[in-house]
Amino acid sequence: MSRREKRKQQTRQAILEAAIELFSEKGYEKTSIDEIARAAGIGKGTVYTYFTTKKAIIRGFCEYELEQVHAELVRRSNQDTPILEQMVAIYMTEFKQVTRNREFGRLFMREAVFPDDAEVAGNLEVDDKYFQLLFPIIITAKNRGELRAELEPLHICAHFYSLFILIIHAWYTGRVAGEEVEDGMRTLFQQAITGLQPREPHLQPDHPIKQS
Amino acid sequence: MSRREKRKQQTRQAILEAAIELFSEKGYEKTSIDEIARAAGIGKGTVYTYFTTKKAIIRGFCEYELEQVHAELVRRSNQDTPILEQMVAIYMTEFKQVTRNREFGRLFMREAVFPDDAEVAGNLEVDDKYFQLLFPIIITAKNRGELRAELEPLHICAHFYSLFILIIHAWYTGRVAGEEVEDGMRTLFQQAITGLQPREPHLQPDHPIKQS
DNA sequence: GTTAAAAGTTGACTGCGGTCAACTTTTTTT
DNA sequence: AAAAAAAGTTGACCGCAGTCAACTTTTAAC
Repeated sequence: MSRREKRKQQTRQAILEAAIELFSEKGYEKTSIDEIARAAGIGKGTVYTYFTTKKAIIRGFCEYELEQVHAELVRRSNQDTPILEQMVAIYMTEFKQVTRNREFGRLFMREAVFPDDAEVAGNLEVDDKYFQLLFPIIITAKNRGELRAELEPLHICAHFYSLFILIIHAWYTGRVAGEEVEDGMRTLFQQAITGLQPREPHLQPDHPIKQS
Repeated sequence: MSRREKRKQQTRQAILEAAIELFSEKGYEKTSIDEIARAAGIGKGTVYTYFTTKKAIIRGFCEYELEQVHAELVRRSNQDTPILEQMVAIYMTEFKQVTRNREFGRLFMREAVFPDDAEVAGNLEVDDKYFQLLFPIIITAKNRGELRAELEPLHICAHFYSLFILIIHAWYTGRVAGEEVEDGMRTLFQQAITGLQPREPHLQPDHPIKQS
């Protein structure tokens, strides 16, 4: 990395640190870009060469933190435990990270789940890193016979991810308290694995009874 | 309704109509509150006696439209069709409504799924209307033996809702095109009903094998 | 070493969301 | 019907996100 680029990285980091400090202290809305710039020792305009919008600062921070968490998860993962437990472990870690700061988490999740068209590209990148983390786990579980062989790994990922989003939703709306999240998540994941239908289904799932 | 309240309803409606017109024409961000006020024939400050924030205008509009859609769904629902088809019908209607305008839908879903603390109350109300719509369907399906009797109706609702959110996410990120949404939704819903696990599970779901 | 070009920085400026004290209209009281 | 109280309206004003033309620093060319 050239001398120039090194300095740029430093400035970027300084902005991020100043921003997180101020956001945590006064909240996101009440912190102005100008304050962040001052705290980082630069002019206001310069902030915009590193982050396109105020929201992008939060995104930059959350993405960095999540990368750390992912690395940690990969290091600690034990692919021999049942898929349910692995998924709960992964998504509970993620949940704790995302909700460490209520406001950041909300802003980050809003962008992550329903991104602006301009930010879709960066979003897909983050998603892909996820798949790299989850796919091997799913393949292994399939081989162990824990998951149906004919299902797309992508669809299985999607299923767990969607329930994760739901739990976060439930937490933000106060439907589940922080302590109840893990149990709730386990219940939903278990439900997804076992299926909503009885084990001896009344109807053949792929050939629903037609109205006569 | 008193004369006064009637006028208030009219003003509210005028703001909503002016706003939707302008938002659709120029986009949400590029439309100012002042413009909306002018178009509605009132002063800027008055807008704020009807809607607390700019976002709340979108919310007011979407909630109204969704209520219409719900009423229609209740009227047309046929509880004898399989649960899969009923859920696909309901959530496809909802999907079409929400994504009729890309920008409105995004703003509405962001608030609906990850609401500001100040708006959680209004949010729960909307949710509850949903449950009133879905619960009877689920109970009937349970009685028919299509859904496991021991599962909470709330959890079943939650499950479908979460997959609905996921589909919207996939649409916003361009992972599924508009025409593919219905198939994708059906696949995911079917997957949820049948379960991710093979029909003859290798492991007992409730008693995972311990590491030796 | 000089100069030209490219890259990076900056704060004055613009436009808008949201507030609020002054003002107008409607309702209630006597 | 007059006066007082309550409800509703308003636009000037404030603070901040984001822009941009002028300026400074770094790199490349000779």
